[in-house]
Amino acid sequence: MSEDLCGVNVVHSDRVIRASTALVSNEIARRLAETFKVLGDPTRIKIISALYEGELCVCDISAVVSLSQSAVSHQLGALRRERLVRRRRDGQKIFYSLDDEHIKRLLSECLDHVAEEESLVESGTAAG
Amino acid sequence: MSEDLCGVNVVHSDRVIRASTALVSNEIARRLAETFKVLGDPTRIKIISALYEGELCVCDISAVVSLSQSAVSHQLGALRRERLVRRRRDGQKIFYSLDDEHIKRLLSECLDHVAEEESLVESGTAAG
DNA sequence: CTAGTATATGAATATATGTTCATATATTCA
DNA sequence: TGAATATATGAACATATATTCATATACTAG
Repeated sequence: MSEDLCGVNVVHSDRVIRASTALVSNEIARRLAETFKVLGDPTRIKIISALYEGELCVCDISAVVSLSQSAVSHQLGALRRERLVRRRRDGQKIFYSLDDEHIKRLLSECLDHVAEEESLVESGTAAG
Repeated sequence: MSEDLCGVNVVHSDRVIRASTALVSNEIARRLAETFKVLGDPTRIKIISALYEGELCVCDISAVVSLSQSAVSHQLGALRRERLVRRRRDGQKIFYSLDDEHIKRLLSECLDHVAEEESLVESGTAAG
């Protein structure tokens, strides 16, 4: 069956069948994308990296990343919605921390990827 | 020194010092965010997952993810700019594949994270 | 209760993003 | 060479996003 699914000639080889099996569902794709999207902002990356060594209150985070309390609070809300950070109250302050180990691994995996790019750019053929 | 850096009272405890050390540079934050951002879209996630089992030409990808050739090409361009996929020409066709193992690990790490959310939502206290 | 501190949030605005459409480029075949 | 196929890309448009500002909420101290 070489039907048109999308306005382009469809090849429908074994490859396509296999790929369709590996393809994640719309729902999973949406969830993965939401998680990655929340990581896709320099400010939030800085917040997360600031939390690497332990919890911080919002006011401290503001200072560390040099951003207004409001901006930080909005971003923390976004991170929390994706369960990347959790919070606990201590009196007037609210302390934020990384929610689980996946976040650290995501960051370090991504760092490795970026570092590889780096070495490609600089030396041409490192990191085989 | 309890100075104002951001309009909020700065605490400047040990925590802040430590956090500032862990804090990634603007440059690194920007690069990490760019990589995550390109992963932060359902269409691109689907493309990547489709490439899990091996290379595909653009036309096949279009079919698998049910999107126009143009849209797919734009997205492949974005993925390529962040070195998440590479391409090779074979006659008229151009075959795309995942660039390195980091991408797979990023996806699977994120899947684990999402799955954890899932179990929280559904059973309440699983996956300790 | 009131004043003060810490955090959250809605509205507004400027900017970024994803898809479509039209078209350009590159390759193959006759 | 010219027609056909595969892919890439610029412009445009609708939508999403990050920050700011003003203000609301939650807690503490008195």
